[in-house]
Formats: sequence, C-alpha cells, structure tokens
Amino acid sequence: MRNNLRVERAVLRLTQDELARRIGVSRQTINAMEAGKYVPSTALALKLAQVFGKPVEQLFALEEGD
Amino acid sequence: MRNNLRVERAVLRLTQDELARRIGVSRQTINAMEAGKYVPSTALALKLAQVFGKPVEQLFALEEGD
DNA sequence: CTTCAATGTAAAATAAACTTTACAAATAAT
DNA sequence: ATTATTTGTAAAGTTTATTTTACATTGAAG
Repeated sequence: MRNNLRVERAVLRLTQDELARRIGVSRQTINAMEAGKYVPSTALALKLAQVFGKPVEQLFALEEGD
Repeated sequence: MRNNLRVERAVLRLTQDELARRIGVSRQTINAMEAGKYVPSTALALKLAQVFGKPVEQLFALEEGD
C-alpha cells in the first residue's frame, strides 16, 4: 500500500498534528501512515479523502502482493 | 459506516464465498462486513472497489459520529 | 548558538480487523 | 420431503491498527 499523504498534506500546508486533530487521530498515527508503517481503516481513508478533496484511490494504491 | 456490498455482490451474482476467495479473505469476513459488524481496512476496500468496478466512496460512506 | 516548532521513533497497552472451526437457519434444487 | 448450497452467527485466537507517553532529531528563527 502506497500513499500520497505527505504530498497532499504539504499542499494544504498542514502540520501532522493539525491533520491528526482534523480527522480525530493521534499525531503518531499520521506519522506512521505517512511512513507506510501501516494501512489505515476505511473510515480514516474516507476522512482523509474528505480533507484533501480527493478520492481514496488517489490517496492510496495497492501494490504487488497487496 | 454504511456499505453497499450486498447489493453490489448481487449485481455480479457472486456468493459470499466466491467474493471472499477473489479478494483473499474468509467468507465470514465478507458476511460480517455486509452485516456492518466491522469496517474493513483500506486494502480490502480497494480490492472490493476493484472487483465491483466502483470507487471506494460508492461502496462505503461515513455516518453521523463517523 | 540557543530556542521552538515539527517530525521521527519506540515501547507498552488497548481496540479492532480478520481467521478458523463449527454449527444452525434459510433457501433452492431434485 | 430431502438434500445441497448459501447465509447467519458465535467463540477463541492471531494479527494489525491506533493510542499514550516519552524522548531524540531536524530545521527554521531569533
């Protein structure tokens, strides 16, 4: 699972902490997600898509081996 | 989190078991998801979107209280 | 060169996703 | 009516997401 979170967050000029607050998770969750340390739930993905104004498919993409 | 899985699966005339195999999860996972018992990971949501040929947003939707 | 804001990271704990096994209920088919 | 397929459900277990606390690193700003 690859994601564009870092880029999209930069576009909005948000800090990890600000983004975390907006979608109701901890800052470490954002940091770990950006670092590709884990795959978020669909609920989180939808909230992120909402904040960034882009469809989930443009934020997350499956890779080889899923 | 509401979802359309049951309807979309009906459109493709797939059994829970067939769908489960296609995306590599257990049949109970499909059943529980359709029953709204839990929210799948983004990886699963993307696979389902792929199978059904629809964007994640058309399969899953956030509700009041997220 | 110090200070401050932002980020990286880590360990321990909790919650939630997902599997396996197993059985019961519903529905379709013969 | 019986059998076979599909679906509902449940308990126990494993794995993964997410939180909390806490500290170390980076980078910008003064």
